[in-house]
This record gives sequence, structure tokens and C-alpha cells, in this order.
Amino acid sequence: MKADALRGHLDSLILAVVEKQPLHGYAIIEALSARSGGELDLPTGTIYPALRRLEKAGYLDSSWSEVGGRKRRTYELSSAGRRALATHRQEWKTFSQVVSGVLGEA
Amino acid sequence: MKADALRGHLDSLILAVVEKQPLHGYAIIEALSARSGGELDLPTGTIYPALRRLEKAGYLDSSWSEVGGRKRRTYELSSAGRRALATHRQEWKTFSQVVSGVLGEA
DNA sequence: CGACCTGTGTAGGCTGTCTACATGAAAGCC
DNA sequence: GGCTTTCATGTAGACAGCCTACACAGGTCG
Repeated sequence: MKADALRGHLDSLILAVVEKQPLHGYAIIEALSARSGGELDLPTGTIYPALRRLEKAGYLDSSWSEVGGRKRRTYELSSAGRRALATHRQEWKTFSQVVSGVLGEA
Repeated sequence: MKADALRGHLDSLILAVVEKQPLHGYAIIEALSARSGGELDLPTGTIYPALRRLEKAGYLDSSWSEVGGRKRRTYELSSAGRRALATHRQEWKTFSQVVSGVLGEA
């Protein structure tokens, strides 16, 4: 899959994946891979900056913990993040309908 | 609709819109707007560079004509462009399934 | 004669994803 | 005891693509 097809959609995907339970960065990468049937295999250099951006935007809250001697930063959806996710879902629906419509079936 | 949601999909849309009949740049903008129910309203500064990029890549061929004293550069799909469009359609299908799958319905 | 529509195009900026690198602890293998 | 892999977080810099803003020009309409 082309890399920058994701542009502008990655945020939605991250928010969606931490919706049900909080996850740390590494687990988010694995969750995205699992949920996409292996199609998404995002490098850490993509996901960590994205998480920081989302936290700064107020959509995620983070907290540190230590599991088996390793430090984890766990992110969970804020209420603003929940609202943003709902908006993103709606925008995705519109967007995908538009693209599908223009591409046609041919 | 968010601007850079298009990232990496604009090429596909342009190729799709000139598939049935050749069009010039300005008409492509209008065709995209019409086909998307007004959702897509792309600035000329987006479309013209994209057309040049696609021609350079060998997916479009262009020819000049003059209609009512105005010069038009009309683009048509090359055979390579036709193949690229088919590939893009397939990639879009995969991509949209992946995103829809991750976003879930919730 | 000014505003708007048609029509093509460039310059520069922004932003988000990528590659590559850096660090470190634990676990498994030889 | 050493080596590699896995888990885990992060930064720096490059690159591409879409954006805004601008520039030019002929036609039409009020």
C-alpha cells in the first residue's frame, strides 16, 4: 500500500484503535497491523510523533507505567478525542463516498 | 472536506475523470466538482502541477487547441495511464477497506 | 470601463509521513 | 559469557504533495 495514501487519515486510525482500551505506542502499531490484516505496518518514526501531536491537540492523554522493567507511555482517548473521532468517522464516510463516486466502477 | 485527505488519491481522480473523454485543466476541475456533488473544489494551483506531473510520468498526453480565442491544453489518458488507473482503483479498494475496517462502525 | 468568467501557469510555504539513527532493558539461543 | 531478537521510546532530517497567493490574458455582460 502506498505510503502517503494515509495522509490525513492516520490520526483517525490511531484514535479509533485506542477507543476501546488505552494502549501504548508499540501496542498501537501492532493493533493497527492486526486490525488491517497486516496491510498497515507503520514505522515508529511515524507513530510516536503522531501520538505527541494528538496529545498536544488534546485528543489523547498519556501516563507512564513500568511493566517488566520497561517503561510504557499509555495513551487514552480524551473526551475531546472522542468527539474528534466521531467527526473523523463522518468525514471519512463522505470522503470515501466521493472518491468511490469519482473513480466509478468501470 | 479536509484538504490533504486527498494526498495520494488526487492522481487517481484526475485519471478517472479523463478516462471517458479528454478534457482540459479547467474542465477537469469542473468535472471533479460535478462528479463529487460539489465536495471537491480544487484550486488551479493544485490541478495544473498535478497534470504536468502525470504527463511527465507518461500517464497523460496533452495537445493544444484554441477555442473562442482562448488556448486550451487538452489531456487524454495514455495506455500507461489506463493501466495505472486500473491499479489505482484496486489500491483504493484495499485502502478504503482497511480504513473502514479500523475505524469500525461504533 | 469594471467586474466576472474562462483558461493556464509559477513561487513559496506548510505539514505529515518516511528513512535512518540513537538508546536501553529483557529474553532466548549458542 | 556473548549475540541477536523483541519490546519500547524517541529525534533529526529529507521528501512529496497540496495549499495559498500571485501573475497574465482574452471574452462577456452590465
